[in-house]
Amino acid sequence: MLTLRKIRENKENVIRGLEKRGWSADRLTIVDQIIALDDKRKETQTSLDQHLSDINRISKEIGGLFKSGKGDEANALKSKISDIKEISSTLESTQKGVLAELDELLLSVPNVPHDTVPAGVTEDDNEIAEHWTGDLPDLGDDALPHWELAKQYNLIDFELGTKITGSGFPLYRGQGAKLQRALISFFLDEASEAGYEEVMPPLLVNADTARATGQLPDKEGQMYYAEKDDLYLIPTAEVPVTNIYRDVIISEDDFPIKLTGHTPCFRREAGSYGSDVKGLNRVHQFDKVEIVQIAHPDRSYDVLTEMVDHVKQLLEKLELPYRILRLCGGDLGFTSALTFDFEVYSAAQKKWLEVSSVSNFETFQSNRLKLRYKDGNGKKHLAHTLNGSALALARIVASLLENHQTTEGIVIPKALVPYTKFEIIK
RNA sequence: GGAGGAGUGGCAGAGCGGUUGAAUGCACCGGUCUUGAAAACCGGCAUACUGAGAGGUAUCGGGGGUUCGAAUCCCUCCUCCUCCGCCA
Repeated sequence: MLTLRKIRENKENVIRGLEKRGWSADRLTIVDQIIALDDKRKETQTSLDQHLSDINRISKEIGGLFKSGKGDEANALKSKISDIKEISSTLESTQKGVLAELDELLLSVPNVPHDTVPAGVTEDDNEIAEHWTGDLPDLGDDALPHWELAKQYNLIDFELGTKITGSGFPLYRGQGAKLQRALISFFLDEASEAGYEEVMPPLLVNADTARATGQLPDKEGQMYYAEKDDLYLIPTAEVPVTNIYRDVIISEDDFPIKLTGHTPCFRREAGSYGSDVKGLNRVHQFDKVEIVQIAHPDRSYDVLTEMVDHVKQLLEKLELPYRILRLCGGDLGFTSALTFDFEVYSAAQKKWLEVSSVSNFETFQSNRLKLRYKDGNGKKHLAHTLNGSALALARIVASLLENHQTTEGIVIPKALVPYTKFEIIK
């Protein structure tokens, strides 16, 4: 959520940003609506405060009068107060309405894109920031897509997953299950080595938590919901991990805060069908290692680069061809100011699969989180939050199986062998 | 799941209807003293909104209520502790 201060003080900048996201002039009037509503909020509050102040003052007088035995005078003041109370309670309910409306408008405004975000509408307008320099692997026509390989080597049983739960819940078995475990350990170790503290958060979160990172109310339909307990299954570790710092004021020397965690991720993906959801391309449950940083505003873009480099290095160790996209305004997530997507090439499908998304949210999340830091003068400011997948398993597995298939079997990348403890899947 | 107890500032802990945003201690920051440090002493030390400022308003787990007035009384939800039950 943008701060009112940002909207008021950098109105033109906000508008330019929203235009980059493809907002029409019509829609942009929301900015002025917000400012007008905020004016009303201030005005109402000032008036309300004045009346409350009167009530407080008179109440104290009444207290004094009762003490000194002047009950009659006190009772006279009581009737005077009831008029003021009537006005103040009207103002109060007006203010409640204003605040609710203001909140609703603010929640509907996405983050302002960074200057380097290209204009554009769809994913076709994303800018390729970096591209695999070698040739893309050409496996010939005999190459099998990962779901065939999974079946051939008995790594993943999609039908069993469907039987037990439903479609999109694959069951990994044998070397497939071990490969999952190996990847998770590998990613976590790499993150630890890069200075991230490992955490294992809860997989169900409450509404306050989901709201703070922006899943509610925006992406309500994306999450599984346990109604009886009013809890949501996490769509990403970002949600519980970032919320560690909800309502926290840190000191400036605490920067940088680096956290990593592995969790299963649950996504309803309602309305997705077709070849996009074939095999592991899009599933309802997958494992992911997430990296999260809380950074000083002056440093957050350096941190973003650092995180991008971290992910890059993982893909190189896994020997997977990848490219990095700088998302355009139209494709940028609601809460993000700048996002780099990583895609790996899945050589049998001849498709690029998104396996990571690394973003700087600037203060968009921290505003809702109320995550602040104290500077040297004891002044409080919102911190910047960033996160990235490092990495998302299901699609990595898909790409890994496809790219590394040989007539002998599927060759495990060298970096991963210490974790799988086998060099080839036969 | 059942019965009982409790939730106050960074921490500990008073207050249980009337200048209490909240005693006191510890921690922390600044100062005096000291060659330096410690001790001692003096001062400061929650968050948010609002105002040029003085100040005003709100917040004592969350929400609602009673009252002229609530940290203090009532209702409700949440969390923690103790006992019982269940259990990886």
